[in-house]
Amino acid sequence: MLRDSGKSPGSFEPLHRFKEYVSFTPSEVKEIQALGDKPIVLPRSSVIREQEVIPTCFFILLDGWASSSVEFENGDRQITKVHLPGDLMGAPSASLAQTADSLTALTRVVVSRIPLERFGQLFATRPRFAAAMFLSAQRERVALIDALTRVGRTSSAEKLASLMLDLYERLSAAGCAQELQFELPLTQQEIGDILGISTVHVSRSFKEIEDLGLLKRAGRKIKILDLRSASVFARWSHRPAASKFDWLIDHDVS
Amino acid sequence: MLRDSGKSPGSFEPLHRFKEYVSFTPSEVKEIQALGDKPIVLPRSSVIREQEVIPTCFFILLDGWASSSVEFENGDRQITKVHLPGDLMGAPSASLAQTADSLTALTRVVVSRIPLERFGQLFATRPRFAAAMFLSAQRERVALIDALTRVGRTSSAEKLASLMLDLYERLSAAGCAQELQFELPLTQQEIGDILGISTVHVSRSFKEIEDLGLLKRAGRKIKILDLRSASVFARWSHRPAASKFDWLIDHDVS
DNA sequence: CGTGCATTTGAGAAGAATCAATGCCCGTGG
DNA sequence: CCACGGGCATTGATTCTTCTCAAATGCACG
Repeated sequence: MLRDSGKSPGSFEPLHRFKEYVSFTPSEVKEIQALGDKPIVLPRSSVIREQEVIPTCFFILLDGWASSSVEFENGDRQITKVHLPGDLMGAPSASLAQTADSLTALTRVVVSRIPLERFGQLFATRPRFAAAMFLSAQRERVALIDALTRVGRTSSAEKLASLMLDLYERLSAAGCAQELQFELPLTQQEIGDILGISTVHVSRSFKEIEDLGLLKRAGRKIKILDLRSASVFARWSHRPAASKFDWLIDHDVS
Repeated sequence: MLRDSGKSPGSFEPLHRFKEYVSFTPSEVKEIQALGDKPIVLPRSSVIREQEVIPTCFFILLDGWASSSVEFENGDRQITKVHLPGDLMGAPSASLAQTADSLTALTRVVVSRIPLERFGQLFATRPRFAAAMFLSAQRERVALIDALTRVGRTSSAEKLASLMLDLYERLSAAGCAQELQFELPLTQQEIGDILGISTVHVSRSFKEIEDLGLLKRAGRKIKILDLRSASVFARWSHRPAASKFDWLIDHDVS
């Protein structure tokens, strides 16, 4: 069920996030593809899953962008993750009695629902799948650590530059960006909710890093002009995955 | 090897974090206790494990407080987690080629080293252990989501109140706090590095929430005076764990 | 009874929020 | 085809929060 939605270029592979840590056999790949229900198309701004409800499933984002956010009564919210094509969504709240965050479509999205039971069945019967899910949960913790470090940082311009680099790298990995260019479908309101700053200041910070010659905007297109100095300015670290996981997989199950 | 260090009151159980999601058989408990090496005692400020080194192990914190932090050349740092007794430390970086964060002793600590191989062996041979580790990684993601939401929030006083509530709840769960009181061994510098604010402002924010009647300080002792209004003020949410994980554990491994 | 570290307090500067007005793009309907 | 409206982005002016720098106080420990 989890096939390419047909809209993306050939390089996109909806399961790329699953294969980051473990390479699967063809039959395992087939089982992973069978995890999700029939893909659903939702328009921008749809609530995919609310916060404070009982968790019953995960979602795979097959196309488009989505957000995880924690929302307050007064309308404030913190976006805790921008999900890109291939991402598994909704897993953190599976540990809780009630979901902690809302999943919202930032663009038109194609998502596939994964019932917890089906996930659990694969987790229990396929140790390599369990290992991959454990490692990708740890990788998501690192992503949150970096998000927290970004937001705790003093200057807004740094925060914004760091976000742009993060998105560029993740889009590249998903096959949705190349040559330092990508399309950014976020409003400045949404960017503000990611970085914890006001919309007005997002606009000013964009101008600031543009004036510094770090990147250029043209409509919704972003072009990073100088990756090296942008990384230094944003104090941004690339975080390559470990290359070997012998310690976790392919143990003798005696 | 992972026994009570002898210093804590009888209620403390160094494996309480492992048992949050799955109840283990006595023989499984024995295997989990055998995970760690002989406990080591380290003084305050010791670096337990540096950032930007190759990950080779996890750690269990048996006694004392420790921090995970991301550090920059100029001395700035973001503390991304305060570890309390019972916590498993260092797991996020296991997915990376180089560790993302440093582990530092905030007080005198007792830690036990868990080589990755020994962890992986148990993960592969004990599906219930693998499930517990997957769920606790997801729970840690929620903790980071809450930390990010806290730091992204506008007012410093709110951030501080939220941190105090978080620590109180976690200390209670570890059996290290009761009756709305606990001992806080953090300097205001460290609190500032958790919340992304300056030391001076930590002092002022403490005064502010004290003047509001939310809590009282006496030396390093903190007493929460009004849990209800403190929670409202800090917009803090208790996050109870789900009660059933049938979907993940005890599947037929045919 | 110093000495060093942490905290508190004050004053001024910088950064970001808020409020408000304007401009721009795009789709809709007259 | 053009006028209109809505959503989003930009810019200016002002206010508020927080930072920085500096000094003073308090506190623990030898």
